[in-house]
Amino acid sequence: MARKNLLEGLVDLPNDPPTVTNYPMRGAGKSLVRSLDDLAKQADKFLEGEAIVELDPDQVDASFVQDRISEDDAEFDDLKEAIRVRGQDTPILVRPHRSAEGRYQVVFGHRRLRAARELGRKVRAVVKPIDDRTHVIAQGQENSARANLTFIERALFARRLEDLGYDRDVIASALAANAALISKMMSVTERISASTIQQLGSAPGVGRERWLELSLLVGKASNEAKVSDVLRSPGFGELPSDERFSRLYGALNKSARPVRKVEAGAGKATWQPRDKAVQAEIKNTGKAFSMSMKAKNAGRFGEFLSNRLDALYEQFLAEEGNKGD
Amino acid sequence: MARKNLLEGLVDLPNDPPTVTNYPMRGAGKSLVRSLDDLAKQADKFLEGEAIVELDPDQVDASFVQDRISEDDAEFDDLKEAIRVRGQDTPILVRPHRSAEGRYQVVFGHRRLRAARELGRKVRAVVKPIDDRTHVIAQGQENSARANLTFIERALFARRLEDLGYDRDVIASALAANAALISKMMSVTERISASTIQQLGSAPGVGRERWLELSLLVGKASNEAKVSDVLRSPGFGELPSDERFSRLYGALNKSARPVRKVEAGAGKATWQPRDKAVQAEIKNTGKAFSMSMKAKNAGRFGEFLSNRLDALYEQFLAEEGNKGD
DNA sequence: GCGCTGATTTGTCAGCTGACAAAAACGAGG
DNA sequence: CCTCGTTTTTGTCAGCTGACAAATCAGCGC
Repeated sequence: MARKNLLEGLVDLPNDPPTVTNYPMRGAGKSLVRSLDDLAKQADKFLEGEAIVELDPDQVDASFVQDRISEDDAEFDDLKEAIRVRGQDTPILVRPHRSAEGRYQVVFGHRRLRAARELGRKVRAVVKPIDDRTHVIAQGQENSARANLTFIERALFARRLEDLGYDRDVIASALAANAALISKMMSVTERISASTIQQLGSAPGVGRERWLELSLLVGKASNEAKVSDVLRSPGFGELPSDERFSRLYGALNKSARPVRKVEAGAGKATWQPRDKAVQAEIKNTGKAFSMSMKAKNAGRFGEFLSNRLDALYEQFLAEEGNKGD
Repeated sequence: MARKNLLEGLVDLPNDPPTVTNYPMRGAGKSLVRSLDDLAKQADKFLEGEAIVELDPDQVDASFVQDRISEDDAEFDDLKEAIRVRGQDTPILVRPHRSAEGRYQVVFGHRRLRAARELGRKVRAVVKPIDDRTHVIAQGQENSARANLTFIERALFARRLEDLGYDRDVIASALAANAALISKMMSVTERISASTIQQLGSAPGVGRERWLELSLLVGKASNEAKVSDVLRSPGFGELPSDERFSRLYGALNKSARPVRKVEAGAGKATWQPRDKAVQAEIKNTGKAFSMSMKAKNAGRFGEFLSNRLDALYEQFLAEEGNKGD
């Protein structure tokens, strides 16, 4: 369903609500922040009118869907300190555990739970029996609303939901995203394994387009060894996440570069005619040469080239002979 | 717009309305025939409540969009005979000619016009001033409704509308088809030129899937000569349309087979010059193309190719342009 | 500090295409 | 002639992806 439908029936909000992300945002973020604020209010509906209880944190398990790559410790420490000083304002949402009597499972509020556990306090919670589908939608929308998950964290969440068998409509609802965006997320997480993404980190400064580009590079079998090398290189894990992304991206782009003596510019040599109906990537190591083309006329132009290789080779030999060596 | 929207507000009809096609139909034709009958009624709305006049056929020009590949003479003779004996039941729809005073242009009813002309009689007509957009939608829907255009005739009609600059919504309306079907029609008529389709004929026994397959075969530059040979072979034009289609399809399918001897699976070909200083592997999926070369001269020949891509592409475009479409 | 420009992110539209379902024609066998 | 299986047509759904627009950040010049 379209996100606009999700927001149907909600009170109109004033323009310019406060930005709620903890990292710089670009793109059409204004409407994003606004609609995510709407989602937050919608998620809060789960809590409305429900009795709040205090639970022992040891009685509460995490959700069956992980939604975060790692904790931002500085931000978590701030949250913990605020709770220590002021107590816990907003309850978390939990549901009765499916199979463990007397235990609960977090729908949302994982960090507040962790903070309560570390502070040695009970956690204030609303207990609500909801099914798996409602659970993941609420969790996802709460996460989208609090708007501090990066593109790749959201993509991993989507991937986990698909691996758990949810259909695209549920996933789109859980992420407040349309089908096209979900599809792009699946492309990225199909080509880049979850473990590789984990090692790269949440990359707050990297958006969808660059993740898609990296996924095409990582997805090439010929780059597999290079990916492993970069991930295992000394000190890689200690770099900031964005820098790790850049290192890998640069390395894979660069692995075509020895060939790029002829051509300046980003990545392997490329070629494109004025009508842009062919996009070619060219690799030349001297001993081996490869060229791949895509876009509208790629197939027919390739066929055209294939049929003329004999003639072109004769011409090539003639020109080499004219160089007279 | 979806066809269902088109039919909104119309009276529900009984099941099993009479089949109206003049050739055997397969597939989901029941709903097709029913909805086309609805379209016929809708098209008749253009005629409702309008004064019928008698026009000299020599005052009436054809539509600016051709909708038929050729006339089925037997069927036309039947129509003409019926008009001769009983007169003309249903008026045709014309609009005042845009630029020629005192002349008219047919929206629909071309065959009835022709019959009247050949019988030396006036033609009964409704004259209605409508714009180009309404004109093509009415014409298209009338044609769809009378349901005697084959897939490829409808596809050509769609192609003509696109070439005339109408957007996809208008085209979908004119053909009572959804966007996906229009897109497939565009693919076929993009790859197979109108003149080639004309020579193959309306092919009443051939559906979308086979036309799509043929279009992929015809779209291969390597098959270009073969297409010309088959179209020019003695007696080809005298064959029934379906047989002409089969002949061309068989010839192209057969001519592709020798190439794939080398490699099973997704069409991978090889190439090697006489001096064997280059070994090339070529893969072409129609949408993407890749070629890799190794051996002694691979790098230098590859560089030679890379430096000539612009010129080769111009040559490729020129040759495609010479096909005349 | 401000304005401009380029780069990037995000949301979403539109087109392409594979695939599936329903219906019907055709051929073979009884 | 009837039944059954196969093949084909037609309608349409769903997913993929290119591309565009809006918004914002960063860098640079004044």
